[in-house]
Amino acid sequence: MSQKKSHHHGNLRAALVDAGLALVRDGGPDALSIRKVAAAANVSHAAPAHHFPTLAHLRTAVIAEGYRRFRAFMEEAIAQAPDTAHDRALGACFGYLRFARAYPGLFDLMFGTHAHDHEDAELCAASDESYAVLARVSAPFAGNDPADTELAIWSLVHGFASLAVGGQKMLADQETAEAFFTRLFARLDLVETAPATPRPAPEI
Amino acid sequence: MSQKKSHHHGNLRAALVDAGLALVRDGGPDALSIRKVAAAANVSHAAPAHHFPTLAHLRTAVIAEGYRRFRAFMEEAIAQAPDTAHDRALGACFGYLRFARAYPGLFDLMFGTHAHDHEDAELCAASDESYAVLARVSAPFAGNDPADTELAIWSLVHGFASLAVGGQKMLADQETAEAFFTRLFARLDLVETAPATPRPAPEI
DNA sequence: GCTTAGAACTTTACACCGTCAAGTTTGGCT
DNA sequence: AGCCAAACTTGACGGTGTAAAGTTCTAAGC
Repeated sequence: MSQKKSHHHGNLRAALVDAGLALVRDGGPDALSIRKVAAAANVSHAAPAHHFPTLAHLRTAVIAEGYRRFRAFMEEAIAQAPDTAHDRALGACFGYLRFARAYPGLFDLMFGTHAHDHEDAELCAASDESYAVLARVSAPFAGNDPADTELAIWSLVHGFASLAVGGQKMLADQETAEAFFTRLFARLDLVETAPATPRPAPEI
Repeated sequence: MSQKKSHHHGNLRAALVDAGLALVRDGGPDALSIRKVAAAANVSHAAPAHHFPTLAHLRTAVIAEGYRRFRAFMEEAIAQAPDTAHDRALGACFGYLRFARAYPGLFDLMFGTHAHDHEDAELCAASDESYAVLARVSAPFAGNDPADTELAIWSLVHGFASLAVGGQKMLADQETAEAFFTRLFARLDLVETAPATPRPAPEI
């Protein structure tokens, strides 16, 4: 059925994306090249063209996989956190930062301006699911404008992560970063609204 | 003296940097190429080598000029703001955002991971001066930890700007963005310490 | 079971890129 | 005047994305 097996190679597409992730991890976004992923998968330099007509398409697939791992990092950090709204939001930030630290090149590829297909269905699905995690953990803090709180947390953690990846001094280690966010969350007036009826019961 | 005039061209270095800024403005960081800036300056493809041994050196010079304009944007916005500590800090953020919106490609080049010389003296001077602006406007808010306040404001505005440049929806127009920051600054508990003696009076 | 259509892949080719290695021109200093 | 070194040109090499054409194999239809 969905065996996806190629004639000669046997599921080349996934191999190319895997090789792409390795290249980006080792050499940053600009190290991602069609010819190199082809070489890594032991196929000719033009073989990827059938799966990814253009470099932008390959980037898109790598970025989509990046968002999946990104989401996994956040979910895992949330799961590790104490079960309070405050700690879960903080946990999402921790996961965000850990991902940026674990995959700096991929992080830059995902959020930089390297040309890719923003409308790609697979990418949109993956990035929407990532953003939904942030929206979910900031939902309890609808004290002021919920969109404001969401955007504030997102900007804060994304800015910090970007500066850290960009090699700015100060952000030192992950431990220091998490301590900073803990202090900052204590400082923000995250007024926690009653869970707004934990959900109006979808009724069907 | 410091005429810098070249034999044939007459100050090629500046022309190459200018052409580089135009390329980045039009086509993003990856559009910056040695051969294209050479063509734009009507010199051979190897002419830039004497001024910029490598693409990374050209990038470094373009980025340094970017920081100078970046700082100018912030200074101008601060000058336009009412003369209160709160409004000046907010003004710096406005300038930050206006720069990112005015030069999205340059912004990404400056803060992305494209290889360049982080130790370059000219670049370090320009970026230090930019960071000093943020440090200056956040200095009055030493309510908690001064470094924390500085880093929080920096992360917040940088994250928002990065997301906006990255094409994320929502950040719509500059007006909406500035309104968001105005609300957010009102929400933060920016406790303003006594100006710590408005400056110990440099004496002299 | 054979044939055949088309997908998957290879080969070849082209334009562009960064960079190196030589030449050539030119301006300024002795 | 003569020379030298800086500024620039020319040419070449390997690497890149991508288009076009050729080859091989799979799977479906009869």
